[in-house]
Amino acid sequence: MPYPSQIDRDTIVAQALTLVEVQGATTLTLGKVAAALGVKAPSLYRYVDSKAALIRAVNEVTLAQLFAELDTATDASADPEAQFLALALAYRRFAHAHPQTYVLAFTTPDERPDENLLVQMVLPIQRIMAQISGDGQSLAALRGALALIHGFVMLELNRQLQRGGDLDLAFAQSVSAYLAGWRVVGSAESEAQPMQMQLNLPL
Amino acid sequence: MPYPSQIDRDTIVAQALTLVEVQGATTLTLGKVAAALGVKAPSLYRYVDSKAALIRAVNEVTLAQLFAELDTATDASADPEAQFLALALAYRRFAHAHPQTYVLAFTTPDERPDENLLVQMVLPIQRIMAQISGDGQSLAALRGALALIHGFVMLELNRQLQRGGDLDLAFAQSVSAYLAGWRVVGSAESEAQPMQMQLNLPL
DNA sequence: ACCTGAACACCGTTCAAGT
DNA sequence: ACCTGAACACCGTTCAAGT
Repeated sequence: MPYPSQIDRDTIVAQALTLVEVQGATTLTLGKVAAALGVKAPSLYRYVDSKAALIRAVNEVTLAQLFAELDTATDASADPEAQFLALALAYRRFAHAHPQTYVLAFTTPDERPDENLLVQMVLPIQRIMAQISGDGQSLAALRGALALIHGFVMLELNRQLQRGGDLDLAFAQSVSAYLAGWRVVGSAESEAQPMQMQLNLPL
Repeated sequence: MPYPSQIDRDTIVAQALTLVEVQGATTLTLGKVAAALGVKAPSLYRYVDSKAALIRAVNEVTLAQLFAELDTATDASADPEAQFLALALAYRRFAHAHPQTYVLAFTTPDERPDENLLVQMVLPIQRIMAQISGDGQSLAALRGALALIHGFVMLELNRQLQRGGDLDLAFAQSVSAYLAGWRVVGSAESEAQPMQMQLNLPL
């Protein structure tokens, strides 16, 4: 009667993530995940509530990986603007390395990870931005910065930037131009604004 | 024997677009489209090759509507930077008004409209950008600008900008900062660069 | 000429039955 | 305790059959 457990939740999630990365998210099937683990589809329901919950778990892993790489990317530089550019480059590198899971994590609104997870991931990024734009503008400036970075890689991954040209250069130039624009706007204000860090939510 | 045609391709596409906007793209079904037109699912195959082709047609309509609104948005202003900001605001307004079809049009890489269609839509936008960044930088500056705008609305529509604050202001400030950054960079160069407009592809 | 019923392969999901 | 076969509802798609 003892039936040794052949699978566990983490293995299922990892296998699903691999399948998404290799074959794409649209063709992901519980049958494929199960087969890759030597089991049948209904067996997965002991460990995951639904396909949607499985995808949500995959997205949590993806975002944890992304933000882990962002954290290490800023170590090399001291100047906040150089730090943010390094972060942007690492962000784009991650998206290029994991195009399927990246897009999946940011385009399935209902299967997004828990917000509390996101909170702490974005904190260090906003601290860097605060040094560029001033504390008072740091949230707005951060939102635009992530919009620029996210939007750029999304356009790339959806093959909407098809006209040759140096995309690496365009990306770096655009991020630099954006930061320069906030630096000008924020410099006068950063003296007057008192320190106020109420960073409760991710974005 | 004569069987009067009850449906046509344009009606099918329009009905599909309406259903996507009202019920979301994930729940779109050929059965629903057919039922809304008083017909059965197999009948649609006389007018569309597949569900994928139907979605592609929907996306073409969405993009045509979007760019039509962008064109009229720039008429009010004369200053290129004011024109571009007006364009950005109109872009975001469209995305808010048509969240489902907007996201669908930009996240289904395989069912994207024909590239030739996109070519002519982006031309007027790049002309405005060229007046800000200079001709030599206009493509890179345009890419970053659309990345910023597209990324911002995508984050909004996927509910990833949840921490209150004035999103209207953050958007306008971010776009203005971005344009200011390119203006500084581009101003020295715009004198030296000769006019060279080889705008063959959309982005 | 145009539409439909029936059928097929394939999903996610449930549950009684196996071990 | 853990897995599976069978079943259900629901897809997209095809095609012979209806009108």
